[in-house]
Amino acid sequence: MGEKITIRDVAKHAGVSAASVSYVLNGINKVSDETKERILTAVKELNYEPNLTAVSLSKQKSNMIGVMFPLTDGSLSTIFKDNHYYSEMISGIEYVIRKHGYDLVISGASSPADCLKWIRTRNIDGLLFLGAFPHRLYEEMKALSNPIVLVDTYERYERDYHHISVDDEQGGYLATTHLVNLGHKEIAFVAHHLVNSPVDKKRYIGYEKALKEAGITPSKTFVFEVNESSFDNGYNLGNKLLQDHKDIRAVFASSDTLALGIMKALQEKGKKIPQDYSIVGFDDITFSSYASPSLTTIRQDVFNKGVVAATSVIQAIEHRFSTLQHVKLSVELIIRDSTAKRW
Amino acid sequence: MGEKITIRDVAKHAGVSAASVSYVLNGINKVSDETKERILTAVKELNYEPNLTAVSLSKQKSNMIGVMFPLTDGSLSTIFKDNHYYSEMISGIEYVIRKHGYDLVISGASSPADCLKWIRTRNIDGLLFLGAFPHRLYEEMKALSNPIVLVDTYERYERDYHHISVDDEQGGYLATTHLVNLGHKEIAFVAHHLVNSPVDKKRYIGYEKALKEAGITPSKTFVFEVNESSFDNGYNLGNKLLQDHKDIRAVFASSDTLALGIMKALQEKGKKIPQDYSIVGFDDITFSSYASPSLTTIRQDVFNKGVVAATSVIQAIEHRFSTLQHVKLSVELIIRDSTAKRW
DNA sequence: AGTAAATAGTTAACCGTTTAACTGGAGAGA
DNA sequence: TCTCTCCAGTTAAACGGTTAACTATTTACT
Repeated sequence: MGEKITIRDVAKHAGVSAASVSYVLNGINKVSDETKERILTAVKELNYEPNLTAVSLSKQKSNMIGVMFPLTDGSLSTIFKDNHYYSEMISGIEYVIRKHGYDLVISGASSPADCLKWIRTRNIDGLLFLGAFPHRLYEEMKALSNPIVLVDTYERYERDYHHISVDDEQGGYLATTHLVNLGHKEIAFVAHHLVNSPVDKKRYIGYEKALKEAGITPSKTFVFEVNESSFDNGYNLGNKLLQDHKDIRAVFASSDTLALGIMKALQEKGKKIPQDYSIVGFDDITFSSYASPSLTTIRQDVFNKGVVAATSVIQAIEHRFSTLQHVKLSVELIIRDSTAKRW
Repeated sequence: MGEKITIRDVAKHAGVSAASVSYVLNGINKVSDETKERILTAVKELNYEPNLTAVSLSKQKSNMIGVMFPLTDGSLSTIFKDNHYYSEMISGIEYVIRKHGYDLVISGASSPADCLKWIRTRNIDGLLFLGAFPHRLYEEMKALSNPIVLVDTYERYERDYHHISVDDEQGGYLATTHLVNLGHKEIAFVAHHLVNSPVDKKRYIGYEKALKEAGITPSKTFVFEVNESSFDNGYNLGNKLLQDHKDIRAVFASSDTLALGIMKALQEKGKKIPQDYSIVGFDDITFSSYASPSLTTIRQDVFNKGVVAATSVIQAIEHRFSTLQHVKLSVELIIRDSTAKRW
């Protein structure tokens, strides 16, 4: 490799000034066609590649987009655990970002302060916040000038930022209505957290609405929270249902992961699904169609969610629009074998 | 927010030169205790944060570590699909990297040329290559001066680079021996690709070795390849086994995802597991313990794999050792309900 | 007392680009 | 002919840090 070659090497080789090289490379029309030709061949011959760090410093633009995850304990592991969700979203984000020549920097937010510091010092052009963060962070974020796109945030922040989500309320409504239509009345709702998880809250609202429409009074005794959306927690909750809530005959879980854990527990105790219990999940992870029985669920297109979010942030960076973007993607009820008419 | 404040603002405010501020902030002992005090309070008062882009340019070190994935089609989606594996590894990597003050930049390699260009222009300090890449890339990579750590690569490159893997051969051996000990003789091996996937090749060698040790002659008719490690491909292969290979009574699949897909297909056709078929997977993804029956598998600690890989690259960057690191982590046989004595 | 070495700081070049401001010459219009 | 504009470049100052080399004191040693 030898030494890194710089724009001045190219300039010398082409017999012009560094500025001219820069103009040509940035497509600024300030150089005659013949010198442009000379410069371009020099670039080729020397195999010149601009140093992006220097470009960042000079242009005050890093061409990097950051993705933040909320960290509860120290690592991303809890977030990714059992969860195709974030991986799929990152895939969508990365796809768009790379196509536009940006790089993707990912970081867990250990503390709001760290997070903001990171954004400032790295000169990150735009930000994607996936999920729900400490409230303090949102307030402090307002001081940032960089475009920020929130994915699945609290309702109260939706109007202050670009915001992408799916129609969680509609999802909750579809799932519950499906169960109601099958004749179920004792329908449990299982979620991560009704207050701290914005998506769960909206799904609950849809659940409640569907019940009311069917003339069923929602009861808090049918609502269950777990501290994290995982198989294990679903499994434990399934056992709890068997012990303490024998009246329940149907479950709408706020994630497929939870639903599958619940299903496992019920089956282990000899319950038949969908004969004894009907179960609906949310997300449509791949495994849901492979479980026994296959899981009825609300499908959301997470890859697309990532694509939309990334596109928004890039547009905001490049000022193609100045108004806030609020996108609510649709969801779809996928009926499989885990739900059936109440006996 | 107003204007970004620079090191010169701090210097002015503390009545010293920018150099002194820099020395203090970099822990270079060249400033008296009392001026150091003044400088530090100035930093506090002005809320100064060094611009990392400028630091990168000046120090010729970006404090960023890149993670590359092999892209087959245009997006990461195929890689992450059904696959807890990469997410978990990223979690481990991010955990270590953040602790050491580095940032994590992720990128799919669309082409070897793009990939190398990216590394050079971004001034990435160190690189993690996850999985198997086009051979050309490895050759060209040698021209890079940045430390590179390969995770799960082809055998032929192992000695030229830092390399982290698990003992895939031992895994294949343990899985197969387990089946042999249960009395099985007709044991299929199902993998992604024996040539293009280095891990599968090693797992196959372990499989072969176990058979030979048991006095069973390995037969190519018991070896099956699929073009991608997914539920769907496992499912399709399961059906194929039922049709064309009625002699087979046990399956060792090179990933849990494949194993679970195969299991689903067999069960759908009325086969009982483990009575009719014994099945062993590889990885121990969460779902494996929740499947019915729960899946016997070879566990590898992927988070730890990420931790070790990230630690290696950081050590290499910081020159704590100059010899190549070759780490082979151990695997463990987890016996569950998908395997039983041959009838 | 005289020299050497350590201390505490400053200056200015440098990292590799970008870009506003300048220059000198050619062509057009009055 | 004289100005005005346009063209095709160049120069040099940013961008925001780092750090080698220098200066001016003070301390230590012979």
